[in-house]
Amino acid sequence: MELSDRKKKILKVVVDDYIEDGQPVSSKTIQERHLSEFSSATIRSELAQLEELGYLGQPHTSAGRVPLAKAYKLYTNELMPREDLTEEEIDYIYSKFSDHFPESEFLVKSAAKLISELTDYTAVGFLGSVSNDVIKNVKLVKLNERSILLIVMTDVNIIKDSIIATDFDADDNYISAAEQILNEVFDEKKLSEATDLDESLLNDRIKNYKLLFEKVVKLLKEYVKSKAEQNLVLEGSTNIFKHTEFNDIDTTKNFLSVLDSKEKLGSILKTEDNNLEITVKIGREDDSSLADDFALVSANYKLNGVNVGSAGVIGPMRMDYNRVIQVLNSIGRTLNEIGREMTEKKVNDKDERE
Amino acid sequence: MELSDRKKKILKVVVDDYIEDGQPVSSKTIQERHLSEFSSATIRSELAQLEELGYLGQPHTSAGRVPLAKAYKLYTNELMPREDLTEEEIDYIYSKFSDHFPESEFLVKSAAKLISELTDYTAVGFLGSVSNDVIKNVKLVKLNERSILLIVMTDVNIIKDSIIATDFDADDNYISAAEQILNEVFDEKKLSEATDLDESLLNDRIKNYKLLFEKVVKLLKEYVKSKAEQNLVLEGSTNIFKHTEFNDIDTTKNFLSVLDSKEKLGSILKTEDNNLEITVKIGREDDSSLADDFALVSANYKLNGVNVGSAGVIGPMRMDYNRVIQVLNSIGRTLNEIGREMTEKKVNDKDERE
DNA sequence: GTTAGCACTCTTTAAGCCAGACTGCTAAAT
DNA sequence: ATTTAGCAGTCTGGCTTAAAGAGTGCTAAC
Repeated sequence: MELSDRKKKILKVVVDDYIEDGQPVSSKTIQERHLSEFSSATIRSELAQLEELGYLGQPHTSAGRVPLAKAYKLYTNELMPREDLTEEEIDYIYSKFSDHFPESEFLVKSAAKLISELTDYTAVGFLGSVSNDVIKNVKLVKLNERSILLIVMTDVNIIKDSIIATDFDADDNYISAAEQILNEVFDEKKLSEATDLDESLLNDRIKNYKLLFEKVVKLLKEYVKSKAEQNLVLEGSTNIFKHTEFNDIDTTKNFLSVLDSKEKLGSILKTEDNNLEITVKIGREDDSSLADDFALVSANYKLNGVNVGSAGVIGPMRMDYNRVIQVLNSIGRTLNEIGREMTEKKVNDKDERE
Repeated sequence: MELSDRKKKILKVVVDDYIEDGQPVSSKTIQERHLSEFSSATIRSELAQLEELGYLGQPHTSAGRVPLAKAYKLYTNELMPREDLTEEEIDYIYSKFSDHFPESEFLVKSAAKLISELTDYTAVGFLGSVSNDVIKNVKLVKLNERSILLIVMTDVNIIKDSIIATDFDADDNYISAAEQILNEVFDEKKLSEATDLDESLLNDRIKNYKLLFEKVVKLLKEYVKSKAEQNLVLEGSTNIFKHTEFNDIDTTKNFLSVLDSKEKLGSILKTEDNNLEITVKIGREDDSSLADDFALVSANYKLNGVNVGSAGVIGPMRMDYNRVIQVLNSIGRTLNEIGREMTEKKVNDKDERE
């Protein structure tokens, strides 16, 4: 059943007002501040109906009304105002991403950081699995007599933290030969395929580099594993104290325990529909194991057209959805723009060469 | 004035007891649980004297005694029990550091993580300035047509996150020539010297690589700057809720605001005596701007004999100093041991070659 | 359909009271 | 000269009661 326009208007006022100062809103406030064309009694009867319909609740009989999850959902879907960010803010977002080599991890972390900074809420970033990354290039760099740095470029990442310890002093010939072989074997393979490679499949030439090969596979496995384990970033956990709901110690502990149980948080983010640009989860919703009073607003972000992860805000159900959604959107738009710029550049280069 | 043995004994009991359950301790508890050889009245008069001397305080007239900063100081200096970590815990610490290429940043971060894990407190890591790092080797790795990865090994770090964007496709000759020149110019220079290099000093050969050279200097500057800005790591901020003092929302906010003001925290850690192995700062002490009810216990850590940073615990004044200090010590010992192992290895290798 | 008026409910704050926990002091005991 | 038992005095914390305030729901009139 569609709500009447007046009901929607009243509902919007309630949510707006409640988001602003966190107090149950009374029929009188609504009338005085926003809808002087009706008496408080009229509004009261409308409120009673909205409560009946499951949009509003009352902390106790003689208190004002408080929006319930159902109200927030309608609010975010159609009632909410859409105020864009300022030019400066958009430029600021741009400056954080431009000029940086595109890597999924950097992207997700920076997005989370930016979100927490621009919204004053706690931000979460979720890094998608790297096991589908496609290997484009492998490099070996000799660091010293016993260490070789392994660099693996994939379509969306550069692995550059893996160091191979050797027990002999590899010379330049060895390194470049090994590098070439690794490229032959791994080129265009997904990381998951690379780590599953059976050495028996290797040809004779590779056999000479068996030990090195095994070490590389081991390092890649560790890389995939470590990224799968540390796939969540939290930014601005202490921001919560900027919001009055966290004056209550129990709510706070509750919230922080959600943040702490990374598995849980991960599963909430992971189950998101990959096609949806922005997901809003409010309260204990269907399957999601999000605790009762909290909400999660997140967006999927892409690199080269591939979903690399998501980032968003986790906070009290009463949050500034408008602001949060605008920030998430702006970041998404910025990334698209930068992606487009880069592709254009490549095309231009190609033209020049021809 | 030196305290009598009995006073010390009583003081130790008070601190032990208070650390354990956070309640003011009464003369009766002391007598019943620890010192049945004296009556509670005797203990009461001793307590009164200890209060007079500034070791103890009373929340209110009819409450038990609570240790003050002065008591904690004496306690950590001489009264405290010294119970070592278990074998397993020491092995666990070892496993976190062995097998990893020694880098100061990794070291400080891992130390902080370990500390928070093993103590259940919030850990801070402070990364010393990298500007005194001595450049040992510079590598250039071509990533694609427009990007070169810059790798700089110093005595205690490997810079491997800097990417040079070029506007032409550098070929292998260019790269290796540039690499050689960069090594010639930068070898054995400190980072601070390298970033201050005046290009007019460069000889003709280098002039051809002027642009690249400038980009490298710029990247190194950014590196030094970014490490100076992000020189603090926090681990386990949510651990605070494992401790009862943080059931009070004001204490909690207060504490978190200290954590948030990174400059402040940094200055507290920075001013530490570099020769001191372990520093204990309790309450508002002399110069330090640490807030009233908190304490900071930290240790300096070294790599190749050079101080690279410090890590420790920040928490309520009432904390398990014994545990914390043992953990910091064990980490320090482990790092020494690993350092020694590596030096020995190198010596062995040399022997073999000779 | 809207509104004014009023009874009713629930919260919040303050005050008062009592039991419980300790201390500090005094006078006696060792 | 210490040490101790005993007791008066002080402060907290929990409970109860009272009163004021904020809002609602309902009813009867517009």
